Amino acid sequence: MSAAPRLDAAFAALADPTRRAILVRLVEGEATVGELAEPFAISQPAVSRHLKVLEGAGLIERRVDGTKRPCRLAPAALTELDAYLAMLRKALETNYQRLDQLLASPTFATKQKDETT
Amino acid sequence: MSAAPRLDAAFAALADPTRRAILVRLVEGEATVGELAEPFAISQPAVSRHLKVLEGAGLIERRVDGTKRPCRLAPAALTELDAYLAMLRKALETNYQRLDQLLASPTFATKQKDETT
DNA sequence: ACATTATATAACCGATCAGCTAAGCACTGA
DNA sequence: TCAGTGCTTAGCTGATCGGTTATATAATGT
Repeated sequence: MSAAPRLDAAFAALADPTRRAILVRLVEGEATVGELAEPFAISQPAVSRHLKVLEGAGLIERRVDGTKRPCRLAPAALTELDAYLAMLRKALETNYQRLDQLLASPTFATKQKDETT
Repeated sequence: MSAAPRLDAAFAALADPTRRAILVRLVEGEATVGELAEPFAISQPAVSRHLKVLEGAGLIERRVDGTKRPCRLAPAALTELDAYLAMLRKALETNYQRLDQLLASPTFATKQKDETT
């Protein structure tokens, strides 16, 4: 139906608190896998896989620097996420206005038995 | 760590394409469970549970109307989602500026080869 | 009261997920 | 060339997820 693998991956990636914490850390700037793993109670391989998920979702990018793989935030996924949420927000505003009109309408003020689409 | 159950639930809810399709349908306005289930190949109980997830995440609200439970978009979760993504976007811009400054800095310029070939 | 309609809940199943440990690269430096 | 460091990959496990069917609840219409 709605085949949007990027949105799927991005939202799924963001659903995990550890991954969100990693992103928050990256707000400060680039960091290596080891640096990212350090504050967490989980193993380094676990962090490595979280990073793979984030990269697959287009939320981070990685370079190669000797044996290190520094990570930084990536813009790729963010645009689509914003677009989707913007659509929902706009719909909410529109529907809210619609509700206001309905509540203000004389038809509603008199009686609200039947509901017409 | 970062205990943000609402964000967890909201992002997780949005990770499923069926649930996003349901939200897109709700952009048009209120709809009953049956109406929401109709376009999908999955069973009604499955849709019912998707709605429960969306409600739990604060992405939709439900009323009671006889035997029907009409659903509509809810604003609750959206604010937090926006806030989180806005933070990431801002960080991306900041880091990008930082990169620009680095590339423009004389320290960096001396290290680079001249590209006017 | 009873059948119908609208939805929710329960019990189950296969797939995916997040964690672990152990082992495997790959680059660095002596 | 060999030890060490940084990270990834491979297998295992228990938990959660999304789907199913069958059943329960609840309001409506006759």
